[in-house]
Amino acid sequence: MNIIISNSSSIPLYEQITQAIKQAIFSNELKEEEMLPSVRGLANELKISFLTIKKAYDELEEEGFIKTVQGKGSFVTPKNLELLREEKLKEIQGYVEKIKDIALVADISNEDVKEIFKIIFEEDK
Amino acid sequence: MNIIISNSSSIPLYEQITQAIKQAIFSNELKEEEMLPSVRGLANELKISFLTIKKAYDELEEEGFIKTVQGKGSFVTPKNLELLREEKLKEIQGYVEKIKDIALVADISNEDVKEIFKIIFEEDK
DNA sequence: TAACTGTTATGCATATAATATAACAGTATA
DNA sequence: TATACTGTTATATTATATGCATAACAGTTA
Repeated sequence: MNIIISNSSSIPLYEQITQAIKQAIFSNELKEEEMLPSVRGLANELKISFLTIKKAYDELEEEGFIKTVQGKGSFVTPKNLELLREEKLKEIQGYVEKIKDIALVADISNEDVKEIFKIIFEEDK
Repeated sequence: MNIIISNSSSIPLYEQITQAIKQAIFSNELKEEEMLPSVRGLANELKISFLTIKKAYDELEEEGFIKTVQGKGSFVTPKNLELLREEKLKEIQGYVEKIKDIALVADISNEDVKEIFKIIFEEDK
């Protein structure tokens, strides 16, 4: 596990950790059923509180990426391609929402936004 | 001025207010040189603290949207709306390119992206 | 049993957000 | 000039989110 976190980032530490671990799962650096670093182990490695690691792991479990068993550890959920896809769809959704906000505030019409989509998605066809 | 704010939103009240006022400026509901509601007036109307309104106005002034004069009030800065619009269009373009990259990696079809776009842009019609 | 796992509870520190209250300062006008 | 509007500033309080430290507890495995 190679996780880099930044204390000065506006993104909370536990969010940075969940993101890094998701990425490791996507890239198969963390394989199916593989055990994640222990909460205390990773906390020591990153020199932060284990409670912050726990919070990150709780979030990952909530979202179905890992499964935690008391006394044993946390393990990557058998890979669910649909789950990964959903994650990416949510990411895209976030960006579309940002676009919507910008368009709303700047009084840019849906037609104009649609036009930008069309140009970018078809430019290398 | 017709501003709707939500106390349960994760977006801070003062941000909701700056956004609403920017929108009013872009849509020309608030015209150049026009006076904004007084901090106390708007605070009473929205039933929140005038300090929250002040914070929003300070932010708007920082970004150049309005100009505040003690004793007189806050006024919409004369500006080049077309220039601002162009900036916002570029911002949107950047996000669309990010979306394209994600969709490519996650094997998400253009149709699916179009569907997300449709849902988000039409959800409150 | 020992040495790992994770869990829970408490308290502390800090930052942001939002509020209430009060006093102060500039502007316009009756 | 008095007053009623504008905005400004200072202080204190409350709530929430984030992150940490410590300690005790509980399950698993060798």
